[in-house]
Amino acid sequence: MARRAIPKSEETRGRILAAALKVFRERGFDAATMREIAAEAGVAVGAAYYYFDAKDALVMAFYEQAQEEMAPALEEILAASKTLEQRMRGIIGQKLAYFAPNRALVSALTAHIDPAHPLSPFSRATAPIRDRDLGFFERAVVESKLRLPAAILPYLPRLLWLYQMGLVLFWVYDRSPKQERTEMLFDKTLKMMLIAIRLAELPPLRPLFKPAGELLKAIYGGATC
Amino acid sequence: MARRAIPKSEETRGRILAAALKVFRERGFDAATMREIAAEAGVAVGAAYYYFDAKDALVMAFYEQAQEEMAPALEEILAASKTLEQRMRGIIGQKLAYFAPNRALVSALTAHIDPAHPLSPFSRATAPIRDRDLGFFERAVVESKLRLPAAILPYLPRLLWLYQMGLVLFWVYDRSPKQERTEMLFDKTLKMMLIAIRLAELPPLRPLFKPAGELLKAIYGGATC
DNA sequence: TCTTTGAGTTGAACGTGTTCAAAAATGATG
DNA sequence: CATCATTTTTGAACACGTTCAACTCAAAGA
Repeated sequence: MARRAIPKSEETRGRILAAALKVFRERGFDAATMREIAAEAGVAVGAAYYYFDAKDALVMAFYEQAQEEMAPALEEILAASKTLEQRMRGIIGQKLAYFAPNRALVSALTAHIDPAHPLSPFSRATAPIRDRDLGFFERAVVESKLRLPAAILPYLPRLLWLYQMGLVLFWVYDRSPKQERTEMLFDKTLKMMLIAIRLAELPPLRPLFKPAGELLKAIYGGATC
Repeated sequence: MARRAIPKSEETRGRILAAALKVFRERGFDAATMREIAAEAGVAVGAAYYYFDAKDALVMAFYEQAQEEMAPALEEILAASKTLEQRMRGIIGQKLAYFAPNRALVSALTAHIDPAHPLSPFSRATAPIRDRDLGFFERAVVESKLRLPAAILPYLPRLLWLYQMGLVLFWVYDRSPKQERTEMLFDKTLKMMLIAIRLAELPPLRPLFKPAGELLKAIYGGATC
């Protein structure tokens, strides 16, 4: 953990992070060595551990940096679009585009589903990033005029966030050329989701959405997920 | 890799596996040490690696053993029940009951989603187990008389299997007392799924299930997932 | 100017999973 | 029984992530 924001120290930290990302991109996360990263940064192994708690923390720093750098673009997307479809396409499209050159890194990030693992998107350590990201989906929902059963609407942002996670997961391991399978999955599931939302208030679907609401309430009562 | 099925050698292998499972249960997968496992089995570290390719392979062996041991019970469940609901409850209930004393081990198994990782439920290494397991869901579907759009029906077993995986994943990390949250999730989502299947042929739902069929066809065309 | 402080840095050392050359045990063949 | 080939077993050695006692050195205080 960095202590103070002294320029000199901050510069070293930055150099180590940059070196790490470079080596990660070249070798992949697992094959990358802390010794090699330190060497690349012109520093001893110990120094890397002075600034970052562990190898994982380097990926985490990348995640935070990504979050930070993507924020303006996401703001712009929210401002420039009106419908939920446009916004979902914009947000998720932006993520995938940004992450594209670093798929190997994102893979290290999504490799852990265990909420107890610090790197997990569901962990307590990633809660700030998650919450901030959730904010975008909240705004995407609230500022669109959607008709949806009142029991479900409050959970929609979290469901959309979860949908995004699933999609990114698929994308990370998608080996089709240019990840076209992900693109198709995205396109079709998004359309289906929007149709489902439009149909949600139809009377014959009530037996489906009533238990859904109860379930969401029970699951999201006060949990980390 | 074990070469031949000579009793003597097989006995050593069994002793190592048993020792491993014991230590895993006591310490958890990560904290367990290959040296400790070997010691527990009264054997040198190298011997463990003679019979098992890696630490992971020990969990894999447990997985295979579980599959083998659960088969008769699953057969019985299929024979004793008629409706899809009964069968799903039976199959998944049986799995959770069997795995309950070994949650830490299952956790090591579900910890990797990367299809390239040998331990992943989606990997090539686990394909035989997966296919065999899929068979139960296939029979559960085929032998139940279900009305479902023809474009979707063929994929239902795989979807149910995926549903099972998700549920087990939730269960593994469910820290509520007696995993009651999982139980609730199971109960509600299963009911919702059955309602959805019943509603699937309603005309207003056609715009939803038509793209769903196309999507499934495209995704499951010839992939490992 | 000299002393003290503590952030920054070092690299040897630890415990880990895994490898592998060599030794031992086993079994087949003469 | 003796000889050889094969299977099984051993444990030192390797590379890894991580720790930590010791060191540097610029700045603050005397």
